[in-house]
Amino acid sequence: MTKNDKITEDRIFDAATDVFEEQGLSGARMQEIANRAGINKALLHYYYRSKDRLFEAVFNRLAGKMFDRFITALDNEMSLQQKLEHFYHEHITFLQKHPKLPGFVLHEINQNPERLLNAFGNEQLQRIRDNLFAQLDAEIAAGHIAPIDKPQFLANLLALSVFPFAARNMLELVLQDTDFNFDDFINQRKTLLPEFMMNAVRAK
Amino acid sequence: MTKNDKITEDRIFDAATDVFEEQGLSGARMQEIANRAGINKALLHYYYRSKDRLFEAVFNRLAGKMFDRFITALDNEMSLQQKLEHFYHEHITFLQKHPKLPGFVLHEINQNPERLLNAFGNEQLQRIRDNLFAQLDAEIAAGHIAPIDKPQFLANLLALSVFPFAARNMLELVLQDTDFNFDDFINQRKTLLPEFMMNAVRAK
DNA sequence: GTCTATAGAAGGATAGAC
DNA sequence: GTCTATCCTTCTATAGAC
Repeated sequence: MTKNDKITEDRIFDAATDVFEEQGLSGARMQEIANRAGINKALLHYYYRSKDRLFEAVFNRLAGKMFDRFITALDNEMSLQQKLEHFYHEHITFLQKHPKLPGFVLHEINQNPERLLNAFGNEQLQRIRDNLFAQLDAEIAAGHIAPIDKPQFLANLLALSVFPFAARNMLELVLQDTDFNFDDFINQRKTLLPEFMMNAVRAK
Repeated sequence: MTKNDKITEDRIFDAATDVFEEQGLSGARMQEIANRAGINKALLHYYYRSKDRLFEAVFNRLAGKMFDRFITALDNEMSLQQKLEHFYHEHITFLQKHPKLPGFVLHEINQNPERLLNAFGNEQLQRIRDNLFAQLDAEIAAGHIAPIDKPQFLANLLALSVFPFAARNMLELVLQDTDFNFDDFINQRKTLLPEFMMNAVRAK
């Protein structure tokens, strides 16, 4: 593979990433991907054979990236409070760089749940889950937090960071004519959410 | 309009609702809508002229329904605690009957934010928002809850109820091999979430 | 109002020259 | 490796019979 190969293949991949993220699989057009990559349609097929294969490559990359971030942000030996601070800071900073990712991944998973299984091995994912759950058990046993259903905790944890990105347009509509500013709003959440979660679950 | 007209038009509308909710605008096929309605493609155009118009009718109906529910569940004179209990019970019960609605509406709004403006007048929406915000101000002034940014409160309120429906497949993957059951999980949230929110914001 | 048949456009994919 | 030209399928939309 020559250097030029690599460049073109990357340009295609990057353009496809943008288009698929914006429009989804069924909404994306090969012509638009070619245009944005600055090449023609035939080359897309030369490198990726079909729209489905190109999509698969992009999806696996993006979904993998997102889950890797969950993992590195959660997999450490901090106390729950520290872990929440670390998680929300890392995770929200990541989503700020990829604001369309949540909506994209959620939509495509709903279209075809099997895709997730191909995107990455789930041993890793389950290890993280078990880690977090063990920590919750320990903190409950130590009396730091109130007994709480662990899946509920996990769902709330993710909902609070992910949802605003997927629902940005809705929020902006509801809050129009106020001084709402999405970027400021998101930055605030990096510190507000750890506090919010801790208050919600702290033992009384 | 004869009785038969109405029946056919409704069958089309219902079939279109199902297909669009599942596959989105770009993923839906007129042929599949016709099949599910038990009529042929030509009739779709006879009644709705084009795919876009049919979609618009369906979207406006669904989005309107969802927002109406927000509104009736929030627009009342209860205390904050009661309001949260009422809201989550009503809203989650509604979403249980329309589990694909959140993913659908979020996706289509991201594709075309203008759609929201046509779906309903926003005076109503803003009235509710202002109501809720006024109540939050009052509860803060009365010392019942800690000072909190109102848009943050609203975002958290919605995130906690809506997100699990949009992310069901993801949750089920992460929690596979546990005794996770989505329906039970959702039912629990009707009572867990009011408590969770109140703990999170209660004055200390 | 409903159907069959088909037009016409759009989009994914390939052939073949360079 | 990259392009132009074109094929072929899919899909929306319409014409016209009943």
